[in-house]
Amino acid sequence: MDSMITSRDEEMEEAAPQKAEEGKKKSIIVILVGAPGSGKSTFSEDVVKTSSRSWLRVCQDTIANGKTGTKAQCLKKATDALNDGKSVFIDRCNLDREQRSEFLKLGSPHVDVHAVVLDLPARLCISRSVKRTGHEGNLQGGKAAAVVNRMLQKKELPKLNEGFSRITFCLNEKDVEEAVKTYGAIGPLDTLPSGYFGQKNPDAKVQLGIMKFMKKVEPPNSSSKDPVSKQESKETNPSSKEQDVVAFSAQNTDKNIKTDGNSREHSAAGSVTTNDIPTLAFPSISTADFQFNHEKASDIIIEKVEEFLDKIGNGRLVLVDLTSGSRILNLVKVKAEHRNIDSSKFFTFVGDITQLYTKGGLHCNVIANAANWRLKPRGGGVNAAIFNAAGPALEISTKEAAGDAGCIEPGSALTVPLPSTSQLHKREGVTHVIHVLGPNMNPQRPDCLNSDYDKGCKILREAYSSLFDCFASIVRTLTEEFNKDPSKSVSAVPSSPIDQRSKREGVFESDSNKKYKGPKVEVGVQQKSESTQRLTGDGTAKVWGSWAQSLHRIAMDPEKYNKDVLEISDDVVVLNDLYPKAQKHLLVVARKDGLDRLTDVRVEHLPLLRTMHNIGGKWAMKLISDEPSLVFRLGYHSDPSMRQLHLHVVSQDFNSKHLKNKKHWNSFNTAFFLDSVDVIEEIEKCGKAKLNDNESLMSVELRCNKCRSAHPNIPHLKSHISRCRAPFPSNLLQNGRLVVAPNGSGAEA
DNA sequence: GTTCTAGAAC
DNA sequence: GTTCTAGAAC
Repeated sequence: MDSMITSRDEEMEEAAPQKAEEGKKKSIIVILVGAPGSGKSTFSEDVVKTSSRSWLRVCQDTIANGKTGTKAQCLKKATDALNDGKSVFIDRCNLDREQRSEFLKLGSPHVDVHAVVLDLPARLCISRSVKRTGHEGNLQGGKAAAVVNRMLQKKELPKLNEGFSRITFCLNEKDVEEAVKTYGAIGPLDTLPSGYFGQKNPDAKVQLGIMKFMKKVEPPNSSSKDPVSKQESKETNPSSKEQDVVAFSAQNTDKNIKTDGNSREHSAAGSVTTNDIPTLAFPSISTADFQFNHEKASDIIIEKVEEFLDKIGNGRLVLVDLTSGSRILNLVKVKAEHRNIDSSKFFTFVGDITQLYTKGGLHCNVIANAANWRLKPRGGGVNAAIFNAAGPALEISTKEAAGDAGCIEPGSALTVPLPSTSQLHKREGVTHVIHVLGPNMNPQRPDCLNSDYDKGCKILREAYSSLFDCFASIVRTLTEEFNKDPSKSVSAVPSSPIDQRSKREGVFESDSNKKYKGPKVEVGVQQKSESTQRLTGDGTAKVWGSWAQSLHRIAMDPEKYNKDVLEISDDVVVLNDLYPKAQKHLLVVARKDGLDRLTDVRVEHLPLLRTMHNIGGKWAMKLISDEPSLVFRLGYHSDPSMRQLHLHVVSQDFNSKHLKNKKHWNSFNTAFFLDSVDVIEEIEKCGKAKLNDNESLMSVELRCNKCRSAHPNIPHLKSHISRCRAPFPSNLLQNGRLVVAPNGSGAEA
């Protein structure tokens, strides 16, 4: 690592192609991203002209015998070409994630998926489109402006976590030229380094949406009187980072939106991604100055990464080295691919570990330092670079964290919170530095192991374990803080005024079931006047509209609805939710009259609740045995729409056309949804269930139930959850809140 | 609870 | 022009 500092600047730029592993030929699929007129066709043609590789350009505008074809045709042609060992350009706009997703699936250990983003000024694209006479897309004349503008509205810049191994941003024609050169120079056996190249902030466009949907929010008061403690807890919390974004955008909305990705000057903590994933960037330990064997070291890195990926929650690990020619980096990269390690959770990155955000567009809230045993800023390499970039604040925090000893043992690691005053924190968004000391194989340095690799490997393993343990602990803290109060980050919209409330009491209460409207005829003509007012357990009146009665009716007389119910016992009725909000969504309905909802439940109902839980769990297991990837949650709504206590047994994919709005999502994915295990525990302890404020919970922003990222609307959210591979957050993994397949694999999926 | 739809947002 | 939300009716 010591050589890292020398030629930093040129190394950050486009790197020359590097030879792939001997004899191993890798195809590349380049997904071009750009509006009409951005130059996608020209780009691919220029590369094809100069390249010694065999390329195929798949152009949707011409694929059907010279006419516009379909995405499916493009996919087919691309697949065939890749099978032939060719590399492929996908020449279509590919401006949103959805459009790209199918093509990303063509990636494999033998096929790298790259994106080249032709993000040229809209004006230029429009004028080219307008001027264009013989263009294949037949997009001419004045319409072009409207079309280009509309398409750019939908633009979602690609990100590595979609599955790309490399993304190149071109903001002007010079960038395009460079990219043509880079791609034109890749020979049949070459590969290009992974990571972001060119532009810096792939989240810019997404932010626009997020800012807009949050704009109701009042900017929090950012003038903290206690910069150390307050900033610290604020900025280590991924959710409250959003608050920073909100505050920032609320005050600078226009300016901020218009910078659209070019806001390199903005501080990382204030303007970067809103859905930051906890990320640890770490250098290879001991392989530079300490001269540890690279082959052995890369095996250990892979081994430890694999071991820890499950233990770091939704966090990511990134091995960083300064040069694209780094041997250790490439060894690890190849081995990671071989082992099929999830590339969204672990990848390699070429760049300066002290400038990953500002120069590489990669946001890492934690970085590791290949420290020396005294934890001093001296020496060269990563250690000096990090101390240098962080400023004196890191030295002070390090001293505090190290305590009296003031040094660390080989194989151990030490987490140091980085004060918000540090440049590295302000500029790069780094909140913690983890010092880690590896084994030394260099006779010139103290404590040399003299080639004793038995000992060396053991210590190196310990070093990575300690490092990843420290990171896991940071992720846990973040997750806990977030789970304690997810709404805190949200700039909660003020809860609704009284008039709205009363409206809901009367009318908004639901009845899910059209299907059950049939039987209603039997029940009587008095549909309209059927609404029931009852005193609930806590003495408040609850009016149940006529539409809210169907579960109650079924519970009272299940035989009548035989064809709709899955199971009837003395205590419960089990049925499929008529409007399932996920692939599988059952209801376990209590049959006891008078037990309308959770507020009515008391200690004497505990046996019934346990029965409901057990029967729900039994059905979940049955469904899992049919489809092991399903993961279930069992729970109650704080304030249900339907009369008669019912337990939801709902699979966590939320893949359903019936999930349509914010209320649907939030009623299953905020504290409005009370896990059955917790409800039982609470009643055992306190005699009744603790309910949560449903009104405000229904209006919190939409967050992924796995990685907790925020999304501006339901379609975006649904598109995200269909792809999100993050593990479930730790709070759900505890206490048996999730019902998963016996081997547990579902929860990871 | 869903459906319908106006109009806001993009 | 199309997408999306949210309020009203049921």
